[in-house]
Amino acid sequence: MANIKDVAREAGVSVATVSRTFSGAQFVSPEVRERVITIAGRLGYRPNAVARSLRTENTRTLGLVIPNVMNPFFTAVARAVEDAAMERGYSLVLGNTDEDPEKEARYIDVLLQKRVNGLIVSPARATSWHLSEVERAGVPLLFLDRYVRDVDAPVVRADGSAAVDRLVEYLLKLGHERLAVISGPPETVSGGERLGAFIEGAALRGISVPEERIVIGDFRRQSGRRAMRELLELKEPPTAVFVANNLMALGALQALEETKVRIPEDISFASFDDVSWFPLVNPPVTAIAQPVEELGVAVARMLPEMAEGGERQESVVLKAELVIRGSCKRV
Amino acid sequence: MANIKDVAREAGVSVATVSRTFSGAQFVSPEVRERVITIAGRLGYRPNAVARSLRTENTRTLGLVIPNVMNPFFTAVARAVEDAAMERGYSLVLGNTDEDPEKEARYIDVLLQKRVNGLIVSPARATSWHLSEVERAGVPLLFLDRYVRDVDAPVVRADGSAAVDRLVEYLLKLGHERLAVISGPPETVSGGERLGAFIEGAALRGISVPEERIVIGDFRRQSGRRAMRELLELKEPPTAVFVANNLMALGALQALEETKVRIPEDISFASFDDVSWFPLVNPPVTAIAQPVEELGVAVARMLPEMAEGGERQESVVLKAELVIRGSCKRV
DNA sequence: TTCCTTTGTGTAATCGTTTACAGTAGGATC
DNA sequence: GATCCTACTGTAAACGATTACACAAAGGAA
Repeated sequence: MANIKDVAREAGVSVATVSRTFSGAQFVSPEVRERVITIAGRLGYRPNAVARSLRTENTRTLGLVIPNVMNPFFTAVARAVEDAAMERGYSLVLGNTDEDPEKEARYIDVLLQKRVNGLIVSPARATSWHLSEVERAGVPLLFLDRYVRDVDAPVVRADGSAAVDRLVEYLLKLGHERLAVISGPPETVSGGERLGAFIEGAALRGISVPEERIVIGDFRRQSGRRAMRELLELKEPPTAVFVANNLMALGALQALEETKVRIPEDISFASFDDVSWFPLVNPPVTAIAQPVEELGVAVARMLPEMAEGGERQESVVLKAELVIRGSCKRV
Repeated sequence: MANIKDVAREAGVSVATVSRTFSGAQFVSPEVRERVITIAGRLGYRPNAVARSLRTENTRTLGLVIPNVMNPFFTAVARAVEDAAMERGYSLVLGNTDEDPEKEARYIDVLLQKRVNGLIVSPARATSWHLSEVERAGVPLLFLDRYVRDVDAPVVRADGSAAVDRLVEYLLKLGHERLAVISGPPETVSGGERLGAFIEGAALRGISVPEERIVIGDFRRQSGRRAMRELLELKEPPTAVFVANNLMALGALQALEETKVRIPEDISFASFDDVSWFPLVNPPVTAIAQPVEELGVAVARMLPEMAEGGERQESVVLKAELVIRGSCKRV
């Protein structure tokens, strides 16, 4: 591809003039500008962003490291972040960790090597060495949904505890006593928080959730399905089950469908994360909705600010909300 | 952040030696190598990929330009492509065009400036100037799902015509005569193909689809909802409706839910694109399934090959398949 | 006329790597 | 003892832009 020298030679000017023509801001006479632009067009010249980045120490690139885009929650934030990035002239490079700290570390390393201007991470574990590396490298960091305790960076997330507590209250009011939970990995912030809030909420009201009715999944579909089957095979199966995210909820619903267990007649069902199709299934699924849009907007607002080295951003913690539909019934 | 010179100075060697230590391949004595690595670790040195890319003319980056990640079809391919990219040491930068040729052009321009090693595009229109630019720039290009006629690049897609034809056959066999279609933009390859196959399939069997029962949407949710409402308000509403993608299907289902029109009693319903939750709604939705996985695998296989400048890849055209569930009924 | 300012342009250093080329030291070979 | 490898290491020139600095021309002010 043609480079700045080719254009300069062809147009009979210096490379400086060509550079100025394209980076704007500086004085270039209209005639020269015109000529440079036509020549550039003819040669198919396109400024080399790599060289530009090297010189200006600015890649205009952001990194987004999440467990999995296939999770509708992360799909939505990925979309929101990408929009915001594009709008301010940044590109977004994406990484799926599958909750694997190793993979997460690899992505972060690559992104640091690529000298991204900022990093948005939803870490797999509550402690993590490679995220301190980001701090050390001085790259702006933003935690999304989850965070790492010993790293000092702003967090954008929704607090689910209150909503989970309200859900427990609701289930108990409906007369349920045999509660079950399909949890995500307790070592993740969101996994631990949801499980903790559920168990404590129940305990607080005099109901204990025995170990065999706490199944730990990995936030992915298949684990939800397995977990639900496991619960159904108990000698004393639960009368109500809470699933800790949308992907596992999908799996659990499939298991229920396959085993012909009816909701809510045979079992009451509720999920963390609301998704677009929950109102459409039969019965419509009661769920805890995270303010996905608002989270995306918050990230969008903070990120460029950080990338441009503005002042330290404050964390944003929004509230998740219980949306009652038809999947829970009085026992 | 520390650079190669800092490490070289601190370790008492030349930059060449440091470079060789990190890029492997070359001879570096074990003691020196060891020393360089510890020093680098101490200084938090991380090779600058920008500089490396400039020198080697290789960014190890791929661009993926799609209409919208929120469309489950594209979410799945994005995931598959990202996996394949990561596995071979490439990063993926993502762009959502919202079916807007302007936005598409902007993304492509940025990605070319960034000197990506390859580009996967699902173009908004069947003709497009900026995609010829990619060709001219000599950047490996792969079309996904849709393509541009006058640009010579391999395509990975599923042909839906046969499946749509089978759907029409099925609907007519059930006795439907008042067919309707909620189509995507006919100027996209997939939009045109699905609409065309539907109308021709009906015509071939002696049924015509009048203009008022052909509503053109934009492949997005809201347009599906609007379109369905429009169809329901006809003096002669359809007895069966075919929606041309999953997002519009979601919208249409919402409209049906809101207006309390029952499926399949009041109207038969079928959609292009199968999604994970279609089996779970009431009744389970009859749909045409694209082999998403296989498409992803095909892209994954071809892409690195292209990026590394291997031989020209052949197009891959798979078949979509009609999955009959419970949303269509005999009139 | 002289001097200053404004506008436009060029020269060359720089960003952080890779890599061709050259050189050195030590051991093996003749 | 001369010669030739082999294994390592260093020097310096790229890669393609940006930008500080210098300078020239033109116009206005004194």
